[in-house]
Amino acid sequence: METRRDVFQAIADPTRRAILLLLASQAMAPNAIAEEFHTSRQAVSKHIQILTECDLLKQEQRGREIYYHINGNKIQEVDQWIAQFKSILETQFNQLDKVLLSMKKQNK
Amino acid sequence: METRRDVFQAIADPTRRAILLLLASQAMAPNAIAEEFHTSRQAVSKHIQILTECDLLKQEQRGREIYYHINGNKIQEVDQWIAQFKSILETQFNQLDKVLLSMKKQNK
DNA sequence: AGATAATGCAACTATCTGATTGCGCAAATT
DNA sequence: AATTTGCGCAATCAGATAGTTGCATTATCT
Repeated sequence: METRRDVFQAIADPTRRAILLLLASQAMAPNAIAEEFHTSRQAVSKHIQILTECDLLKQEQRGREIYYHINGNKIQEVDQWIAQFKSILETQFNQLDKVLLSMKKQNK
Repeated sequence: METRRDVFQAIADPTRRAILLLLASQAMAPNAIAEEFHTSRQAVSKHIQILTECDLLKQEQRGREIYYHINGNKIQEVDQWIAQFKSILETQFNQLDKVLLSMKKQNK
């Protein structure tokens, strides 16, 4: 379990994505989170641990409860990858436009 | 290997993300793709298979070569999840704004 | 037609992953 | 002070995953 954690690997699991969406609207403690799912508390706890390890979640201790909330900045890593990807694709489309345009000209 | 494939799981692997970025700028055949990485042809071929299984890649046979290119639509699945996520977060911030605003009013 | 090149596919293996079980510790409740 | 509650941590296990090796298939080249 001491594997290097990565945001992309973290969101690969559907339960973890659900946890992230759940915590997006409010900070929650592990027990409360676990009640939202059909898995055990320990299973959810492990997911939380993984999400925390890669900085997607932050802890906040309140008495004996630990509230977890989203670290929005970290999600940007995924967002940026997608953006980079889309940027390259769009460049492609633009070049395609140029090709189509030059073909039109040739036909004249 | 007959597990259900999922876009999020597909992009969890760094090599697969690299393949996607590589193919974003141009369609390529497996051998050419493999030359860009330090892994074997078969390993890359497996990644391509996984990416194809979940519709991130499309095949195009040209003679004995098979060119793979990106299916842009599928990337949107990830993009949409991120968008949904950000939307919820922004709603939170807006609500926070409201709270701060009402606190200001109370102080008057 | 025979050799070579480009791939896919199947078997096998080491490692990783998600889930369960059991334990221990600190905070809150009685 | 004793009990309960909320939680993390370690061990364990079945299933998944990435990579290697070897072989079969089809297209191109000589």
